[in-house]
Amino acid sequence: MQRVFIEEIAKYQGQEVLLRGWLVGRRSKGKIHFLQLRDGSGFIQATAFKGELTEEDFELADHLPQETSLEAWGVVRADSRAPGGFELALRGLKVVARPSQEYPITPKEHGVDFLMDHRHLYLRHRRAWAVLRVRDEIERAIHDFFHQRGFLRLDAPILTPNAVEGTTDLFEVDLFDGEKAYLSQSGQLYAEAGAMAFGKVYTFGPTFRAERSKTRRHLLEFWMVEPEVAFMTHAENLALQEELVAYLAGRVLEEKKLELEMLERDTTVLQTTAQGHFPRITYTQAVERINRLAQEKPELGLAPLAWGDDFGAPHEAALTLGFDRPVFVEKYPAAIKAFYMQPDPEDPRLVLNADLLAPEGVGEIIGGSERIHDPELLRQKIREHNLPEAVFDWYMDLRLYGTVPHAGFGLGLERTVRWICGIEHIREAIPFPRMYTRMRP
RNA sequence: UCCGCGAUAGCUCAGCUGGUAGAGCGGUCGGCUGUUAACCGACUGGUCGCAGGUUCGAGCCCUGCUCGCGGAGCCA
Repeated sequence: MQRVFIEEIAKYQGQEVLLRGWLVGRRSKGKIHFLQLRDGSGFIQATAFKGELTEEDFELADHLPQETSLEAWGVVRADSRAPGGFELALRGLKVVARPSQEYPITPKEHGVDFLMDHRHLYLRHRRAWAVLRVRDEIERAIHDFFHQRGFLRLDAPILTPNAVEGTTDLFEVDLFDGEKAYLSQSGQLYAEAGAMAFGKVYTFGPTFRAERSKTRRHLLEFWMVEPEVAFMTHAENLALQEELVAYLAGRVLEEKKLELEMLERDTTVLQTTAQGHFPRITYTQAVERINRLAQEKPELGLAPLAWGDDFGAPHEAALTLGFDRPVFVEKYPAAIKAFYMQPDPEDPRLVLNADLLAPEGVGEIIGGSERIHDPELLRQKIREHNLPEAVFDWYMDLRLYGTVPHAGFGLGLERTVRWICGIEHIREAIPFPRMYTRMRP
């Protein structure tokens, strides 16, 4: 008898097969037992009819506790009454191991804290299964996207001596003899070095921000993709971002239909996103838009903005509501942005940057910019931002030896997963979230 | 760090004006030949977050602490 995976069960219709997995739950009608099974690749219902398996196995099937690991064999049958359309008509089963205690995650409601305390078990749940399979698809799609376009993946270090953006908090690590290092908050600077060596590169790895955030959008440890391209302009940068995000939405729509269904995701916005054509507005237009909204819809409770103010989270969310796909907000005032961003030649108060805001009130999933390539200008900006020049010696070298215009961006993996899956909280978009209030499991 | 909310059975919660701690779910046993978070019956279940105080009497009132949730700031 062939051992098969639930994922490809449709191919074995009418055949007797062996499944290896776990019992998710069961119901019984007396002379028929319904067993819900999972094997990692999917979920399926097995039916045990009295008389179609031995009396011992029939009794056994009605008394197994949740999360019993087992082998089950029987005939694959299409049946519209079965969740998923196929079921296994059981001929027999063998217990691998019974749980030694009652499984804590029951089919009923649980609170967030309880589920996250049991994250190591909650991973087995249909919901976590669906989200993390979408995450995996997005990760692979990212690699495919960049490799198809001739990018080289360049792994940036995680222990770093420098703060990329002086404003955010860093996790400090003790090295030797009192020396300190920090956990990386961005691979960008290293990606810039890579772009000068390989032309087109991207880094993809964990990133750390020591912020005492307690919102649904923040993690202490998250994954970020950071492409960086030599000779790329601001306009080309936006085009690349649009192409990437449209590709990711399309890939998930195509490859992870079942998972999106399980998550009850309304895919309308993902479909428009997959078409591309993201609207672009400038920072200045965004401020006007927000102030108009604040006036016309006082119920939103938006604080009016002066030109030069940075957006708060509520502003950003309100901005996305008028769009049916992600929207670029470009050309922010230099004063509220990082030191390395290239000034706008048409207005030196601005920089050639953009944030990509996901629709449905989700907000920022990408931040990117053209980088300063002129060594003198860069030196001046480092001084203006009171950054330690010595730490940026090597970064300055990139401008001293054949400097070229270049640009790049960072896409937050978990924020993207959260948006595409349509889930409330970013903590579900990563297997083991690290947050201000959670380190375990 | 600041603002708001919360902590009662394994889980989700109720508990009025201070007067002997409840439900549903889960689990166990039984019933039912198509269940979909099935249904029906029985059984099972408590350090009311911790410490102190007020009171004849505190799950409930007061003080402090701990932990969690949501938001702000910051950002991907």
